[in-house]
Amino acid sequence: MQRALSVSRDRFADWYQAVVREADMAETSPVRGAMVIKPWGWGVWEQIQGELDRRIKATGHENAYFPLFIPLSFIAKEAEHVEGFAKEMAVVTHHRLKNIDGKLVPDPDAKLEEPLVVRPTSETIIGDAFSRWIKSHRDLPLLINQWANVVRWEMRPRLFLRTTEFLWQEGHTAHATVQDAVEETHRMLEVYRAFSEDVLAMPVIAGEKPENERFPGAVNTYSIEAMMQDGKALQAGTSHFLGTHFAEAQNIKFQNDAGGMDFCNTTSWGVSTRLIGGVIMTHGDDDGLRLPPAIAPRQIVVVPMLRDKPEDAEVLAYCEHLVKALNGLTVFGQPVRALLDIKKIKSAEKRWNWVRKGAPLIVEVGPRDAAGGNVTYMRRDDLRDGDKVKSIVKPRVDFIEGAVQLLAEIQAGMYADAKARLDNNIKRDITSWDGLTAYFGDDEDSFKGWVRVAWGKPTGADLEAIGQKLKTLKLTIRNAPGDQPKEFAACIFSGKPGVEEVLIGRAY
RNA sequence: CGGAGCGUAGCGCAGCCUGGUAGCGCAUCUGGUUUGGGACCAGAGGGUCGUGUGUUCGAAUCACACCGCUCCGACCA
Repeated sequence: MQRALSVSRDRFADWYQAVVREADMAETSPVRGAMVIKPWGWGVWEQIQGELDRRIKATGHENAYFPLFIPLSFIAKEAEHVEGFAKEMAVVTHHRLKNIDGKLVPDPDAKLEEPLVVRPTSETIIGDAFSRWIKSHRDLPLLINQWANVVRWEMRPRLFLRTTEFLWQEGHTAHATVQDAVEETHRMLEVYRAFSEDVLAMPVIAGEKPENERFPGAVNTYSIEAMMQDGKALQAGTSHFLGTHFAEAQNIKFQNDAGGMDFCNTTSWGVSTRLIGGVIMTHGDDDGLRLPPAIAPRQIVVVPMLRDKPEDAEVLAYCEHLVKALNGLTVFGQPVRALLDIKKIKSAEKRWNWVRKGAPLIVEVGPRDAAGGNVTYMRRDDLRDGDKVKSIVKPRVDFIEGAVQLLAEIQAGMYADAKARLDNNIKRDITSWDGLTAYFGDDEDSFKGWVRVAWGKPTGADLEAIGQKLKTLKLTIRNAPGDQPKEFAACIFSGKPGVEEVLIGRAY
């Protein structure tokens, strides 16, 4: 069968790269690990930003912006934080270049007194501002978000999933009490869960990270974990309760209502352009990308069948009327995004380009449709019947009237499919280390999904040892899901009584 | 940074073993024929064969070094 993509999902890594390229999302750049995000990929990010920003503001947060450069001494203030990020930091040491023997080099006379790091995350520079902004318990809670780029010098970049520079939002909040801060941490985890499921149609499991997977400097880290089509886990968002670690390191204090001085409890939380990688690996198929309508930059693309003949004008006028009517509709609380594609390329090619890009509805209109008052359309979520592409003919009025419903139906269907995959591939009947080894050890490459097992929640060196053991199977503990049962089986690592259930799987 | 593989036209690849001066498919451009759908015919454009050094009368092909990419480790949103 002829597919729109030359690689299929059985070569998942190659397939992923093919989708990113063929859907015209992004490309590599001359700077290793840094990507160029092309208009279609950027359009998806804009939709993600727009909707998530509304939700962040709806929970009481305000946007602000902090510097890209952070004084080295700031990073050094929180011990665990330094250790966690030291190995992947870009450092600015000079502020001028000089031509020496025909070569442009950093001017030795322009060395900075104190080196600046390019932010890998902004706890420290924002904490510094917080220490000046907060005086009284009346200033709390302080709820700030920033949309920014950050840099982490990664060894093995992968477009969208792990790039040296990436885009994200990072929320930073300060609270008077532990309880307030913990509630905030959970509130934002829930915002991420709902956003991922409702908007990205990407089901996730929200839960707490084990101690060894915590954010450097956090008291607790929570994550949402999504299952990709190869069964691997993608950490799609994190929310951290930081306790008073950063407040103590940076002197973020307030005067309480009894007149005494207390340290703030702080939180931070973020999601990044990695979400786009998650959408690709959750919804893509062998014809390319499939975008959930809620984030598709173009939800309905109208392709006129033009033939360089006089009747083209009628077809175009008919299409313009159609697109105008569609753009006047509202779906998911936003105006419908419909496009009339009048590029001067062959219609058949337009169709396949939009298939690869994952536009949810592709409408083709020829002279006969125009004359009969019809449209012919394809659903990207249900593209083929065997080898044949499914084309549906409908009166134009009916299509316009049903368009919002149809987009909602596509969104819901994509979620349901992904949800079924997640639910059906969490294995719950493994009760021992041997069972785990047998399940994951037999074939490295096949689809495994995750397992959910009971454990004794060890800490310190015991946990470290388990981590090492799991590593031999390329496994990690993803999180301890929020919905825990009342009773637990024995710990699969120690055989002692279990106290918690955790998800284990391979991860990106 | 360690292990493996690969760098030949925009993309996918052949040619390399056995050195003789570069080819295929798709894409692109032009002309024509088509037209309810990924069309056909004819022609055309496009390549420092990753970079450098060496061997040789002659290197995409052999040798060495370097660079880059992909996968597997270490690191990670």
